[in-house]
Amino acid sequence: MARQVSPALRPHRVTAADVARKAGVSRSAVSRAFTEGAYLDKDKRAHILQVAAELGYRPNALAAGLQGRGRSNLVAIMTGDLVNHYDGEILARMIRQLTAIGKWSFVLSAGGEMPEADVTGVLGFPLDAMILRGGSVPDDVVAHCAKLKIPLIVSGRILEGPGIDSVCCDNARGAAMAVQGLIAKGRRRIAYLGGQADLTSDRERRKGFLDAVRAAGLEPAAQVDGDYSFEGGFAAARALLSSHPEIDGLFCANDAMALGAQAVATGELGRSVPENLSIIGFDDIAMARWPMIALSTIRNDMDMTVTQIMRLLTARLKDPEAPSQTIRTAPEFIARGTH
Amino acid sequence: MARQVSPALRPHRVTAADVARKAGVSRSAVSRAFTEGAYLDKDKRAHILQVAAELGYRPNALAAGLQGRGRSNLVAIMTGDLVNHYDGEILARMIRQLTAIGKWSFVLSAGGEMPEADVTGVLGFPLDAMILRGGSVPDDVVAHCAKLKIPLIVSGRILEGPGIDSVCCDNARGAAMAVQGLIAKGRRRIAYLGGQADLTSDRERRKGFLDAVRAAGLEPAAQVDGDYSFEGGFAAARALLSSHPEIDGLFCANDAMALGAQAVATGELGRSVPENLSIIGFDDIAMARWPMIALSTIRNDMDMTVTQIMRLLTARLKDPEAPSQTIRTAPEFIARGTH
DNA sequence: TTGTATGCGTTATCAC
DNA sequence: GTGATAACGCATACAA
Repeated sequence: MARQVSPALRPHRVTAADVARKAGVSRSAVSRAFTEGAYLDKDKRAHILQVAAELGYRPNALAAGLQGRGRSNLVAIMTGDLVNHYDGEILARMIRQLTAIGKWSFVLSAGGEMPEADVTGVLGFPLDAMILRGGSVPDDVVAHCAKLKIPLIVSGRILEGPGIDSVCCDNARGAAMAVQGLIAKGRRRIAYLGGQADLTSDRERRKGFLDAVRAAGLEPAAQVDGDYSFEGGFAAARALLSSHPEIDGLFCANDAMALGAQAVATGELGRSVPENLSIIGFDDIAMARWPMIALSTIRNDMDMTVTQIMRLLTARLKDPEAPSQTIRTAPEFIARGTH
Repeated sequence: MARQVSPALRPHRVTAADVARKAGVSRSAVSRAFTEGAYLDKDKRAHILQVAAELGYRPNALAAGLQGRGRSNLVAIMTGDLVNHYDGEILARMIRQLTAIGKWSFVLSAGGEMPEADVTGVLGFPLDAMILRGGSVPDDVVAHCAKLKIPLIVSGRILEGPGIDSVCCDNARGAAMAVQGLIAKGRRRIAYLGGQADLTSDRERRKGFLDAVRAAGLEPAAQVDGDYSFEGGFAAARALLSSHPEIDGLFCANDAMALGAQAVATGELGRSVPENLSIIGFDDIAMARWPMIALSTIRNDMDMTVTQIMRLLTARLKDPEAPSQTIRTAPEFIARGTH
């Protein structure tokens, strides 16, 4: 009577032992064959690699990573929902850079707040580092990482703490540039269309805006919150421009909202941009360059950001005890057709 | 004389043994405390979890995954460079769905062709499955996965082979819809602005276009290749409309190119859309809905695609030997303002 | 209910 | 150069 065998949940994976058996060598030899610069007869190595290829063997990264020494080469990236171009493009670049230095990227994405369970779950892996990209993340992340001594690289906001490095655009300066751009065009009734008020990026851009407006001897015409989305910018701008038709200059906390504002202003509200309303965004997403859009904006340079993230990461891995670093990347005013 | 200790590359991570020692229990008890439904005294478990929390312990996922039974819960996603909205949004949704069913996503991204080394590298992990999203991927991937018995879910193209499931929009039908939409508006000199000619999606859309045009008793006015990017569509449309000014209808293989075409047509070339030139895209990216864009397009439904990917994935995990499935998702004509 | 012993697949150390 | 052997950290079958 045949015994009922429970189905193999995970199909058997060829192991070093299998290769060793078939190649007539020891397991260690197989291991060495895959280790750069290990002592092993040249022909023997060739033979082993040959057999391994036939069998479709490759070292199990899980088992290799379990080894005490060395690093796991695992990095977790927590990012938003990628509805805006900026996050998506920057994510792809980061992943490519990480891959280039031999790191594997676990990516977590959340619409709103990142679920705590996901965070603690991925921390089950012995990560080399964790990267936080914008958005809102539970505060516990910091505590968790600190306890596990997992380096934290934050981008899009500044976080304080041992083992935490940040890279963030100089938001206040960028906002000031936008205000100056508007004023240079003769705008005097200038409003701020913000993102979620609880995000650092919004707070800094708002403050930069207010300071610059007042430094110019003006008062802000209005301030309103959005959510960094096109739709949010659309709705917020409709409300804002309807109740304050005198506004002639609008600084938006990111490009997506600026486009939403432009859409509702030139469409429904019958304003013309830039003739009687100037709009300036923030980020300089790819779309902002498109001729039919031609959005004047503050560039939050992606390449620079990713470069700095990688620099901080490698430095931190080299010396886990080094003091925290905070990098402010320089914003740049990009004058196009909407101001 | 103090012996020079080499710096711990990876900081010591708290293990189950550490917790057991401090809690005064056995290692197995600790393990059980973290295993749902394992026999363990309620108070004892509480105590262990308490101590674990103090120490910041959590089971090492690497070691847990090494366990023979069960699955690794690791999934690799290979995707493009995320310069177009569509890939980014779909990626984020996939990741969230995967996280929801307890899978971790390794994400690989490539500008052009995915480097072979990256593919083989990530296959070092005992993946539950691998997901291919559009773009071009070395043929070896299929062979590698087959050899390792790693299920392959392909989206955006159809791939044949045991253990490979595909979900792809019915591109030909979508293209036909676009052609019919153009003809319904009285367009007769209709051209095709394609993507990379070596991609399945382009081939199918092109064929659907040609068949539909001829079925209507017409001949295609022209065909040209782009690269699925805004800039590519811009350049290709400029060449196309300059050499064939008689064209009055343009079907573009994706939305990004359609927007590029629209930009150059209404800008540089002085055409007006849709008055004397109709443009229809493919995908229905978020931007297509924006009032100032209002792109007529063929919806390649993202939610449906992700849903089907997840369905195929779970089915394949349940029965690795099941016959391959190919799902064709239904395209939908979205009439807006450019045709 | 609990502790002991074993195996997961690898790399590194150690003798030979 | 090469093969045995000990970790790595965990889950679990088995014995108590």
